[in-house]
Amino acid sequence: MSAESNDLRQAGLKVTHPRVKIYQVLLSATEADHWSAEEIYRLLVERSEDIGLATVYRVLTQFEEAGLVIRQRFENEHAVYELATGDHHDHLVCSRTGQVREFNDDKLNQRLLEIAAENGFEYTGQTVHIFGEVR
Amino acid sequence: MSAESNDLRQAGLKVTHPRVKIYQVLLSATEADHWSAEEIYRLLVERSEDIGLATVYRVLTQFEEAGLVIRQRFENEHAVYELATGDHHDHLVCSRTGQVREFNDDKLNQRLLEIAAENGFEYTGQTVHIFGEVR
DNA sequence: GTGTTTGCAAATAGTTTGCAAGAAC
DNA sequence: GTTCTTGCAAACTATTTGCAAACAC
Repeated sequence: MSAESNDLRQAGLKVTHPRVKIYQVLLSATEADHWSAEEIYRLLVERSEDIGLATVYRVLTQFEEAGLVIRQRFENEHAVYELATGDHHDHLVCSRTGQVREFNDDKLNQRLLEIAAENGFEYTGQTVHIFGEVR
Repeated sequence: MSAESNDLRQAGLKVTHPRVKIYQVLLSATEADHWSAEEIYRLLVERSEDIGLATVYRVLTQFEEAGLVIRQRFENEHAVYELATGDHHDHLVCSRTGQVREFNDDKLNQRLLEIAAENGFEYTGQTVHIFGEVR
């Protein structure tokens, strides 16, 4: 049994053709790739996969609920999806090119925890987007 | 001439009834209020103002372009608008109630600048959302 | 008076849903 | 064989746009 099938099954999802293919697309993404449902759909079409757009949305939602992927929303844009690697990270986004870079900074995370505490919030999560232009 | 009219004119916008009314609604918002176009529209209807939803969207977009307001996007939701006060701030959002609290932390801002620099990005802006539950 | 703005209805973009046919186990 | 999943088309939500009438200056 393939590793992908195993991952799906472990997430409590029946192993179907669309799910495996969509999971493979996500596995093939690099740090700079943050694909929308539409883009994933187009990648599948390019690979001659006969999977409907609605299914892509449904599967991505199931993946998110199962904790396999994380849905991000940069600025105005539509949602983009990336595999949940287990370790948290935030994003640097180039305002000019849209290029994305991931980072994870302990000092930053620590300060965010403190800010939450100072304001009487029990921390549950964070979204940090730094905008800039690649030099 | 009212202060509101002045603000609009200074922003390069002709003073019209819908613009003044929408601006007044925004002025009446507290730190915890982050209203969507739809909500602003409903507030206007409650005040017996006969202003169309499309106009609310158009005016808010003009306000944003003029630097009068800032458009935010929390999580999945629609866009919300707040007056640009000049000083930057970030947001704490209660995952349970949706309640919003603003903050501005120098240490945090400093660290974000450093992270941008470390990654070869010329800093242009930031969006920080801390999620938590109000204790 | 002239150019800008508005209201309405229709269009659009992204996403979700109902349902009958098809796949997984 | 039964239950879950998929594809398609239609529905939906948030937002934008075309256009003729109304307004600001």
